[in-house]
Amino acid sequence: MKDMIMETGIQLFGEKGFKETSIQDLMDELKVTKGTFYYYYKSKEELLKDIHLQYINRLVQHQESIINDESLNCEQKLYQIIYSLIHDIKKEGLTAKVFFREMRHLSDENLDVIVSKRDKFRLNIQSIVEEGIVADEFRSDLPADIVTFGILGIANWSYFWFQPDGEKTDEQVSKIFHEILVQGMNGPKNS
Amino acid sequence: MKDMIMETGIQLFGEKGFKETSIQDLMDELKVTKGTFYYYYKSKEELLKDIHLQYINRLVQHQESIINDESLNCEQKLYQIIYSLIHDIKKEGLTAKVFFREMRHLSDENLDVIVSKRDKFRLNIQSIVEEGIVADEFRSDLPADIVTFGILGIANWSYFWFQPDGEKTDEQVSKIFHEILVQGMNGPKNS
Amino acid sequence: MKDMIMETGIQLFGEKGFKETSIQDLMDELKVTKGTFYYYYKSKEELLKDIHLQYINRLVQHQESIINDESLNCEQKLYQIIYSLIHDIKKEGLTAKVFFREMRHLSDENLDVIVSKRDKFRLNIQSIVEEGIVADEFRSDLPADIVTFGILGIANWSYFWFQPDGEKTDEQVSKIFHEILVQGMNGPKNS
Amino acid sequence: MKDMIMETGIQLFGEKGFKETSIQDLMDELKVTKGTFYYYYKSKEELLKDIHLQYINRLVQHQESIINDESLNCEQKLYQIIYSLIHDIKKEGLTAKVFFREMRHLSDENLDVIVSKRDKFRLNIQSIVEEGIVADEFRSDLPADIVTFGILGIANWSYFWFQPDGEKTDEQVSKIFHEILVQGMNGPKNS
DNA sequence: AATGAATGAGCGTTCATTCAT
DNA sequence: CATGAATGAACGCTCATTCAT
Repeated sequence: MKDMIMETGIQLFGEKGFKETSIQDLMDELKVTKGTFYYYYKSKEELLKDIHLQYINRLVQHQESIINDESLNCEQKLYQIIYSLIHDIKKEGLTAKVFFREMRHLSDENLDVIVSKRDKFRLNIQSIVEEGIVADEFRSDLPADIVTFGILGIANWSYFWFQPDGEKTDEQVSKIFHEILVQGMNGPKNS
Repeated sequence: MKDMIMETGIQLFGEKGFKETSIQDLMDELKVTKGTFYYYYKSKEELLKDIHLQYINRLVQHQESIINDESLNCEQKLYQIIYSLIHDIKKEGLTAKVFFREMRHLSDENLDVIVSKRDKFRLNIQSIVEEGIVADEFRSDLPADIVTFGILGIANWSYFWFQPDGEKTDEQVSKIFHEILVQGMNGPKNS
Repeated sequence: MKDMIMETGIQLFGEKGFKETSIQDLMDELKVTKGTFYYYYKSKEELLKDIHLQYINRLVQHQESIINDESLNCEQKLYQIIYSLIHDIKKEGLTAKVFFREMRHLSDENLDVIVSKRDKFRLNIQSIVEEGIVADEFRSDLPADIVTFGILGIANWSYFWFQPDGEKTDEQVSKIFHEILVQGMNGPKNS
Repeated sequence: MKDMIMETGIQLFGEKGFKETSIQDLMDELKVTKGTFYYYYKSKEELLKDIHLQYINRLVQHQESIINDESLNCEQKLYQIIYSLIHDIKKEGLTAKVFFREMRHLSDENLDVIVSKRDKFRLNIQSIVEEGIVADEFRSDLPADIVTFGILGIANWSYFWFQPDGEKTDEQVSKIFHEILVQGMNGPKNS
């Protein structure tokens, strides 16, 4: 039941927003009464926190499995990360929407935890960029931090437009973005 | 007074969110009473609509002045558009936040108007990309629509992290993104 | 309206208790809707605080007018104070009930103010007792603080049993208690 | 277990109040689950009733052992009763708090039983006063019923201020009150 | 043009109680 | 004996909106 509440929470928070979804809405969906919610969660915010945590944890975990794969060079790691982000939209699109949009409803205490994990995710990408520069895979005149924000922008923005059932597949889109980015960053040191 | 309400609306909706800001909050800021609001606006949503309209109108208008500037080639137009988006954060950052985040609180009727203008803005960029391909400035193997989403992603995502008072200026950031994108898209037809 | 809410609050809090009275109960009595309450008070506790403050302020004020009356000796002042407490039951009985019983629902902040005024009221009586001892009106072997608690006990307890419409009048009861106390405390120094 | 629930009930009802204490609070204290409560008590009110009954029964029982002690005269009996009330605060203070404060949460049915025992306790004191008048120990111009309320007021009020660990012992306080009362009521018939 | 009073619907949360296991 | 799950009614409070003045 706790899992079902969370699933429904992702669904409704994703579709309508956190504030716009009442506990009643949630429990109507599950055909149980409002009181039941409070048997499993001590507040609405706690549910939101759990959704955030589950999402970012899975994301970072998958990311680190990519980073630690020594058979991949930087450029390939970048592709894997972009692909994983866009691929997830199919089954995690709503969670991501909640993640990007509803973060402000977390209390400072909960926010700290989430933000530090989100930062970690970003800095992991930045590390790949930096390694790529050192390895002469990427141009060295581009600041790794700004570039990383660009990569995240391209990938994350997909959540606002990418249709898993649309004309292009997740693989195709990832490949296009990856190509632009890699070709855009390609080049010798001090070029 | 109507303008002051709108200004305050942008401020508070941007900082705290649409749902999280009450009419009372708005009018407290202006030191008048709640009733006054309804003299100028027929509902809270109308204020939100006006904020959206003002923002997207100014954006499209500026964009078209760039597009119609015949002294610029496609690549240069792209730079101008990216720069204008990032530059705006300084004085329009909150409006943009409202624009991206609070769209869902508009009724279908109002939403249609906004969405169609937002689409126009995107299609204008897409046209530049297509022109660039025809003019051999950009590779022709990249689908213009997806590329455009990438460009928008890179630029719009700045609203979530760019600090106007930070280490890098808007010009520097725009240039970095522009360079990546242009070099990434560079190349002959049928490459 | 604010006054009417307070009156009703005293009535219902006195009859049923603070926790047992809902805002709805209050407003049903006044034939207006619940929202109205929050136009005048920012919380249920604020109403309780106002009731407490009004009561203790009036009490202390009246007490001081008795204390400052130089035509009375200590014993007479004591009578006046006992009489004023018991006499008030007629029109202030419910407020007193609220005062004695519902204090614990005040937040620490509000409680501090009330408690310090309540203490002042008690210490004022204690001063009268002490003056009486110095003036040889009362025995000096009785500790003034404990005696004062006894006086307060006798008088305040009336709120739990005294019926203004009963067999004995407020004057008669006050006189009985006064006689017992004065005769009980009478005597020379070091007796 | 039933006894432990009652003990905890006295503790928490006394500290926080009946309404303010949830069954959950109670059972948390005992490290068992909420359902257990309903195995031993049929409702929250039943627990309250049991607390009341136990208290008043013990009180009356002790009182009658004092009354039936033929070695004591009226004045001495009065002392014993006052002392027993104040002495009890040490180990029964919380129960007394519950008794005086939470009576209103009993249903009429339960209330009747309690009230009639409480009245019996009071009338027993009144009988002592009356006997004392007949025996010329006390003045006959004072109405026994009102005097009794005064005695109860002095003694019961202690529950609001007396600190068992404070400056004065229960014996000292009882003696002071007893002295005042006895000297206050002393005197020949028709005085 | 602005105020002040009132409305009414909804929300997050609490909690005594029930009951199958 | 005890648990865990669920219920349902109530409560304090918020807030967009209306409207007479």
